[in-house]
Amino acid sequence: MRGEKGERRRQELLKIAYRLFSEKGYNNTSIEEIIEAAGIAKGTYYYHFPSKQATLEAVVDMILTEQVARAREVVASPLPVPQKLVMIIYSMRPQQSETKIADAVEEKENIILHDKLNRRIISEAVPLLAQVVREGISQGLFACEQVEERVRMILIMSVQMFDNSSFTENDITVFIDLVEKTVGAKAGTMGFIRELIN
Amino acid sequence: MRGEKGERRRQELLKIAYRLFSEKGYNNTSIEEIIEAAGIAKGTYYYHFPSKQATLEAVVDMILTEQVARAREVVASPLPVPQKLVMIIYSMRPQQSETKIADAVEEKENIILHDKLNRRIISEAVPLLAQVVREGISQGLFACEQVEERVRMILIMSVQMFDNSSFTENDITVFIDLVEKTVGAKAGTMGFIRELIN
Amino acid sequence: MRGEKGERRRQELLKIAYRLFSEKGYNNTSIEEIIEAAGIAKGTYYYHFPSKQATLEAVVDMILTEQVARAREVVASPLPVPQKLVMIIYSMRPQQSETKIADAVEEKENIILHDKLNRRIISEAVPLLAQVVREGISQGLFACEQVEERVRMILIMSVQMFDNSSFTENDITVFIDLVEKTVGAKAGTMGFIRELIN
Amino acid sequence: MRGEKGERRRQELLKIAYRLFSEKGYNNTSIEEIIEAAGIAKGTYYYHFPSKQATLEAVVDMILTEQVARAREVVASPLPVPQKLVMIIYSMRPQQSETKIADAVEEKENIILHDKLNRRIISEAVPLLAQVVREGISQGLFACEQVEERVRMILIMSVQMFDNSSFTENDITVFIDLVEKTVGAKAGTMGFIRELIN
DNA sequence: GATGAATGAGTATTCATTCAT
DNA sequence: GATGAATGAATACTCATTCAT
Repeated sequence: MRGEKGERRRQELLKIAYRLFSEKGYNNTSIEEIIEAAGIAKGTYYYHFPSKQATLEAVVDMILTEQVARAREVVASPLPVPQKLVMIIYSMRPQQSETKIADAVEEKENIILHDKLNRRIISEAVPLLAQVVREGISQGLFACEQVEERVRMILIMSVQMFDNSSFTENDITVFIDLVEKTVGAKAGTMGFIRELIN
Repeated sequence: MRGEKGERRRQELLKIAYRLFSEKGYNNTSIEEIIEAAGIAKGTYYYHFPSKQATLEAVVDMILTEQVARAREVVASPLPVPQKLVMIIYSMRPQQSETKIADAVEEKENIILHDKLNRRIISEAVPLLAQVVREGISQGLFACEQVEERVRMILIMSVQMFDNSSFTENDITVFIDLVEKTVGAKAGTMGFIRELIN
Repeated sequence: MRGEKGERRRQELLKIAYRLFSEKGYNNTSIEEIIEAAGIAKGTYYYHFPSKQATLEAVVDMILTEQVARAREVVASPLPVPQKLVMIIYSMRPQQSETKIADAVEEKENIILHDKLNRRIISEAVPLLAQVVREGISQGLFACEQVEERVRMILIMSVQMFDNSSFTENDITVFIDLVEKTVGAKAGTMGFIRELIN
Repeated sequence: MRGEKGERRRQELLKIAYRLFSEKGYNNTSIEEIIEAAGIAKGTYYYHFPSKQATLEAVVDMILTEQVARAREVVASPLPVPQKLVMIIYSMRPQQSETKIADAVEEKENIILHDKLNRRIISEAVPLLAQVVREGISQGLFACEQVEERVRMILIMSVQMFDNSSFTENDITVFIDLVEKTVGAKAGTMGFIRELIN
């Protein structure tokens, strides 16, 4: 029963909600603010979403779908395996609006969206990364067992790296070292990360 | 001039607030619930704390003080260095009320307290752990540079390990392997972690 | 110029509205629920009814028309007068959906429909019953003046009897006794009511 | 924990809520209107009552308590039994604000309060009236069995009489006749009702 | 130290109704 | 005849905070 017009409006609203949740945090964003930003009436909002919570879930789904799509492209691409690995991680990092603005305006109040996203991202990304790591193993570039668990640890370390925008040279060095050791790669294999970040 | 009686009541209120924040989340816990659990009047609450936010900070301080005290004891103890390292990490993990109850009642709504605590714990624990790692280096057990940054990574990995109460054998294997490699310890040095956890 | 198809749909909607109003009460039934139950769009609903209030009135009219038609048949029938009297009252009692379900789901929230129906029923039924009672008087079975007022009282008593589905033997005895005395009938004339109810 | 001051305010609010519910109906009275009439803030209202529904229940309780107290006085008084019977019924009738204003302003929208009250009143009044009727039987004034059920019918008839403020001479005649016949009193015993009403 | 009554801005959600297509 | 997107006023309820006693 949902028409094309309604679907477009829904997507538009999701973008706006995403921006606001990221900037001010889920709890600090009122429906009032969302509809004001969208220029619609309250009833219109509730025509498209059953509740605020449902909007949050829909936002998370939207972001996730986009990120997974980007990641799949990387997996299918002809890039060298180490680059693939890093690109996937990199494409999963929070967008600008999420970190930059949030930290400044409403210090760390976007934890709810953030946390929800991170949990889902990790579970979605693990299988993709595992596939890439196995590709690396078969090419003799990596050497390890417990692939899923290792990949999961790499993701956790990455989240911390890219969340706190302020990382030092030493942080990067350690990160590169640990990623290499986690998958059993030769030292230097992941050195290109340093250039990528800067 | 805070009297002894007032100080005791304040501590008592903090314990109650901590329990409630952990169980139901900061935003979902109302002052009403705190005073009801404490059996005091609203005015009394505001005699002891200027605001709800201030209560949160005080709770975080209280927990942190306790954890740092425990960690310092470990540093000063005559334990072998690898054990010291692990004991400190272990003493910093969230208490039972925080994880167990929370997950059941209001799934993941205690993020605010949790997140706030984790950030402070990491920054408080890093210097203590760095000291222990340097002790290990001087004893020839560990071999690494960028001590602070490495120690920080270990903490991040640990937080994830102990937050998600459900970790598998493989998770433990990977965790041990990475802790060893992070500080440059010989394989097997940290094997005792497995027994500790089970 | 209302077409045949439109008329059919209108009747269908009235049935659905009646069921919902009875089950959940007028105020607790939203247009949303009606159209969902009917499988039509909101616009379609408003094509058939100008407002929710108008739907209520139409529902009441529909029920009433049905009940009055049934009552007229009884009046015209060759039944003995006492039986006619009781049959009319009996045919005016609320239908099953109205009482049974309502009481269970949303205890006593269907008062608005209920009350509206009762008032109309009483005023519609009074002349019919008066006619029957006068028939009884001319046959020497009943003996009374103020026929309309007496008939009205009988209706009020009946409503209470049949609304509260839980009546005892004593309630029936008293009801029979009073109906007889109200119209000035000999004791025993209305005794058949007992079998009718059971 | 509730002080005397709070209790007084609560009673005051109940009176106001009663007036408004009676005048405009429960559903048509908003909390906003109640607090405006009372000259208090919204928070104050919710300090005294947990919900609107709870206020309705409290109002019903208040009215009922008052009416039952008045009825008990009548029972204990030295009035003749027929007068007692009628006085009790009379003291249970809805107050002025309830009928007069309501019918005018918001036609029949106070059904919810009304209905709730009537049901409770009937069940509370039945035992008191039964006691009086038994007193009348022992004095040889009345003669009947099934006392409770008969008393209940009298109440139902009375409710209808006094609710519809417009009753004719004939209505009164029939009412008197039926009350007498219901309890088995001699014709004329209840004739004084006519003067009472006018 | 302690109390409890009072505050009022803030919030999510409901719902009958309208109307361009 | 039929649709579904849009409206916006209305509403019950929450909650951190204040303050006279």
